[in-house]
Amino acid sequence: MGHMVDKRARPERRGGGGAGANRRRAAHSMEAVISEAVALLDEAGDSALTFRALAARLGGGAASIYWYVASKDELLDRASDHVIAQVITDTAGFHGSEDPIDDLRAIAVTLFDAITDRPWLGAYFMRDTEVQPNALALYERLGQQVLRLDLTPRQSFHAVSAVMGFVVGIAADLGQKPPEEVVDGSVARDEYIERFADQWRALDPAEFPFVHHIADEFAGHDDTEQFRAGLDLLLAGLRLQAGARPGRG
Amino acid sequence: MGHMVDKRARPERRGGGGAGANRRRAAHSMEAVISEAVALLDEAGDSALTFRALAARLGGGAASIYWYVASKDELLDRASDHVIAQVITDTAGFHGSEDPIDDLRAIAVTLFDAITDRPWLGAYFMRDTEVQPNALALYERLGQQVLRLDLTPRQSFHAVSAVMGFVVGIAADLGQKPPEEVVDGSVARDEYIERFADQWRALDPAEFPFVHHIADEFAGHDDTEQFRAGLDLLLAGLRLQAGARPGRG
DNA sequence: TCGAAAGATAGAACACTGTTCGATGGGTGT
DNA sequence: ACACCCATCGAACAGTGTTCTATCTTTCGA
Repeated sequence: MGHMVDKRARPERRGGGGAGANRRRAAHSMEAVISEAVALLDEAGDSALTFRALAARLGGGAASIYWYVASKDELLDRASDHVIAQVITDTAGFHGSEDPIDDLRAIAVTLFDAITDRPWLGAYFMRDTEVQPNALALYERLGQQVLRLDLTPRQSFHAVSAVMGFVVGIAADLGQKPPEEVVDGSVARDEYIERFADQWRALDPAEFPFVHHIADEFAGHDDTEQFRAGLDLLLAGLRLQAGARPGRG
Repeated sequence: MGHMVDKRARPERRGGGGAGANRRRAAHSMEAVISEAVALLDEAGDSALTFRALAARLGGGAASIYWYVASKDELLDRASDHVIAQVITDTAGFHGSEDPIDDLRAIAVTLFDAITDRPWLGAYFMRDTEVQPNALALYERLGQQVLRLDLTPRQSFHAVSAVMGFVVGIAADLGQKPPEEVVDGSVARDEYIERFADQWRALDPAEFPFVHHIADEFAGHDDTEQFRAGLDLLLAGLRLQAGARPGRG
């Protein structure tokens, strides 16, 4: 529970000069630990974040990190919340437009962009709302727009869950690592996708008519557009539900 | 790539019906390896599948598994495809009803049930369509129903991707491990959820009006119902799109 | 029937991981 | 000056995926 004050939350070294270069011992801070963890994840991906690598980046020993964080899961939870904080500030103005669904869409798109930039986010986002207060705040932010629609509590609960689930589902799907030839840069992403499409076109047209039907679309598809199209379907259904409000005129 | 024939793929005796030569094969086989891997995952969860544990179950050494599988990723891909095969047979009859969207929903629900039973599936489903032919077949199966709607190729591509993404997104979300008190059975799932809801109700109502608004719904929610509600929103949007076909008509 | 080639298994070791423990440094207050 | 507690570190532990090499076992042609 959150009622215990944890002094570890604020060991930030007071700012000034930082002139003391002769430190034999390294001095960390919660902010530094999480920031460097996120940086490591962003630069080298999911598997690059190890306690030893992070410690090397911080200039210290691996065991020291355990003073700030109880486990790697908590480290990732906090890293996740750290970038969601940015989403919170980026979506601060997304409310009060004429159509609540427009706000809903704008928030969802911002979250989507954040996750596609950081594929590792999908797996840890909103895993623990105690350690991830910003994730909860984002949930609330979506919910407040749904609140402007005329829905029952159950319907609004389902609506927000659906939007959240859709975003992380699609984003996680897209975040799947291209098998190292795209990472190396030796093969462009377009060519990689094209090769994939060719593979599909080589299938038996009688057995896979649909795959053939959409192979060209797949070859030239844009991830963000694909996401937006699906989100619009979901939101169209939601608007339909909001319009057909039952009872009491 | 797929042009190399791998004999490991078929150590199964291929004699059709009838007189089986009673040639006792070795203890291992591709079928046994994958089946036991799935069993291990089902019984003890994600972290229980290790090469050593699997080898012990098969009655052999850990290194032997590498003759059938090149890496743990491939093992999980094959395990994933193994259970999707069941989904394929379970959804074999889900076509040709009057409304294609009804078929679409039935297939999606079957897939959802399979993933909720096996949370590990979400992370590996459709990761590699070469090693997961059944996943591709399921994609095709959904697509063939969308094909009955009057949509452009791009629209149908987006529709199937949206349904797939939504299913795995929600299922993966639900598959998050309850923190060991539910697993131990010491705390019932209802009580765990209720405790969660209480936590939400303790938040500042002014700052979290939506969370308060749906706390009761969350407390008594049913996962499957939650999924179906979101899916219905998506499908309602899809039907709307299919009804408003543009041009030349 | 024999022997060689291919199929299949296993033990030991390697590099690496998250995590724990005890010891020790260093700043702060008195 | 002293003690005190926060913070850091080195070393070790148990466990992981993976590889290498040696060894069984089956197959099959000469």
